[in-house]
Amino acid sequence: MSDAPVTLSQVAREAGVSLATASRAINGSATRSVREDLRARVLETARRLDYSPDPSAQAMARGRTTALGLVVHDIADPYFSTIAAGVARAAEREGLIVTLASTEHSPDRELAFVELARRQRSRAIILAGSRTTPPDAGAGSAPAETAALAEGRSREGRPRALESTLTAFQAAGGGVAVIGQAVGDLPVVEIDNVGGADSLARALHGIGYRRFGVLAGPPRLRTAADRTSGFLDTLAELGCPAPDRDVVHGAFTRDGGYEAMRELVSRSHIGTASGARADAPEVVFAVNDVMAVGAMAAVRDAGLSVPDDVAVAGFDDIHTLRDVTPALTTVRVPLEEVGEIATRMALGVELENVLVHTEVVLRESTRRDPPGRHPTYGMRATS
Amino acid sequence: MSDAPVTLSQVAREAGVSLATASRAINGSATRSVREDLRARVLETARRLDYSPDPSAQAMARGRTTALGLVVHDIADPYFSTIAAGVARAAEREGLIVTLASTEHSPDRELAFVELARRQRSRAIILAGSRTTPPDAGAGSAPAETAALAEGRSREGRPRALESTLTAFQAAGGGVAVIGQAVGDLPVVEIDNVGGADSLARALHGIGYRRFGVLAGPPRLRTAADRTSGFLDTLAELGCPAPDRDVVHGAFTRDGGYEAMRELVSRSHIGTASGARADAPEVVFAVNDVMAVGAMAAVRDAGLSVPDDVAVAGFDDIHTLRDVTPALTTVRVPLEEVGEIATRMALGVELENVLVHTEVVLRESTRRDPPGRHPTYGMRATS
DNA sequence: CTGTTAGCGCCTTCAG
DNA sequence: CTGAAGGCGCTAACAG
Repeated sequence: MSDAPVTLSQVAREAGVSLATASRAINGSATRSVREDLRARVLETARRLDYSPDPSAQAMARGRTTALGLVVHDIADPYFSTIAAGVARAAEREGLIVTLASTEHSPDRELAFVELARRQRSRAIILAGSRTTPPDAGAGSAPAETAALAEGRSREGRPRALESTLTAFQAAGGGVAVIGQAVGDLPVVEIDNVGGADSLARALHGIGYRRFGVLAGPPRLRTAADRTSGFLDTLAELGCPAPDRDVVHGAFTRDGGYEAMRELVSRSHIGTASGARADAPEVVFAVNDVMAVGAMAAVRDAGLSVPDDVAVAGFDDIHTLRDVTPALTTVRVPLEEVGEIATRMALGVELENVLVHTEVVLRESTRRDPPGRHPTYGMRATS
Repeated sequence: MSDAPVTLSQVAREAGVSLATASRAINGSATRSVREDLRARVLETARRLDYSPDPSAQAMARGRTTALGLVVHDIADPYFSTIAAGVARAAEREGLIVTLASTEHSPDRELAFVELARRQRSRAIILAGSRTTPPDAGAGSAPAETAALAEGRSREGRPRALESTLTAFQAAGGGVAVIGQAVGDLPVVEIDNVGGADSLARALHGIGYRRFGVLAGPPRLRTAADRTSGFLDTLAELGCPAPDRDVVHGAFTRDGGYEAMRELVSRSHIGTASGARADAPEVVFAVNDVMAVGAMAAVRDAGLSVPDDVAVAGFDDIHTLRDVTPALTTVRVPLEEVGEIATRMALGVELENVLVHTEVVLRESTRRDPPGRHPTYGMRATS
């Protein structure tokens, strides 16, 4: 029953042609042309023998694989899995195999995977997931350098190491695309985090909110920082700056949102019947949907209600989180499409950098008017 | 700036040893032993040159890759992405690269990916996602056969084709693990869907529910069918059989849950103030969390409330869906762990088939008592 | 247009 | 214990 895979030379022999001819027949060679009848014969016996080429062998001979590397922070996070779905679809269309790396938020691992992809001569590599700013953006820190050496890693700062590895990969003919925000001059599918947050602030202000809080995520995570600053800047511009007290940082996860909200609730005495402060936030912006869901849980656990005691808004519009109750106001990012675009870009199909626009979606979690029957609430407001 | 990857022979030359010695030094050969000083020298220059082996070349020489194939129905579905996270973690620990295939529910594509993995001599392959029963489990259908041929695919029925391809892969030395339910005699990480559904039925019955409905998913999907029948059988045993009318099928997705619930609501006049039927279901079991969330949205859109008008329960305990409001009663499946186990099993670390137990988690979506303050509600009931 | 011949980078018998 | 040589499956110059 066991059968060693059929090789090209077997096909060639069986078809009565040379190896080269068989190869040319099966995949049109650059300098193509094989007599029609021969080609047909080869193809036929290939099918009959159930032949299919060995990717490793092809990779060796051609000097490049058929693999597309996708590196994400955490594949279990719906943000990334949605992007991955887009990448998988586009990759299949291009006949590429996607190799997945879930770094679990470790920059070291991220770098290692990129190096692996490079070494493996992947056709292209897509980096999803926000960059982080270095802990000390200060002077050429000698201590950090020795630490890096001790770890046996690059002599440069991590971010630069990543960038230069990627650049080297690109120089060697590999395709690259980064998702989120730019890394050096590499091709990027940029997500308009600042613009989306700005629109959200305006939309919320537009429906009457005046006192805002923010669950800002990790301070050094670019995506989180951009969304936060976009929101805060607009708020200031609108004349409703959020006090520092009401901007709390936390992990970019459900639990992070939960904890941050808990902190905010106690800190600002939101809705506490006995001691609600007159200046407590009316609405809280969590910088991603997953955090927002955690935040809503915290509100509920505090015996309060969304949106009556505090409204909550998120960012991303994760499909599967779309209809939590109350339905979450958020900023829609077409994640699956982002994955597809990034793939095409990394493959050189798409040439120019793309800025993906986002769209505010107002739902019940930020409803202002007193609870009641508003079955038609939930229309979109374009940003 | 561009630098062609360093090869082993460069390292060897630089270190002043032969290629063979370098190879043996870097990866302890079977018949090992390299003089200590030489080995050190090789290792040192390898590090200095930033050498790392070319996976394709190794694959060719050794006859097997370092790749682990993971095929799922839809990577954007949290069920699969959670499993994928477990697989990714375990794979990294084993030094394997995971290649991801998202079949978008197409059995053809699934088969194609398995064949690719086999051809590529992947080290192992993990098949996640429920099998479907063939449309016609009847006699050796000639028409189906010609259709298959016309499609250029296997001569056997799809399911059998999959199984035999997998078996062949295994016979050729590849590791295999299937997640969900058994496929032939292949290693399997079986999920106790029937037992979980049974426990859920008992738990709901235990807190007083007597009239049940089921959003059953696609009839031919094994996982859905098992959960449905496990639930229904126990209900019958408990003396509260669910009428056929209250078992509605639909897609295994959020939208499927939404539509199915909408159908059920109108069909059974659940909670319709004017015409609620006395025998309308009090609680509805959606065979997975994603459907359950859709179902809750449908209930809400019908102007009804969960759990007051109808209670809703799901299955899986997707982390990110855990705290929708009201919090979802469900059956917990340790998905990430499942992914890890499957990986170890496919790699031959784990030897015996595993039956993964599930656990009922009662939360607010099936709370019976009148709404009020029950902040401590939500404890687990072990199954 | 087709066949022959080198390798691609690495592992692995075989001698030495 | 180490070095030389062959080959994995396929492609890409070269001849013919």
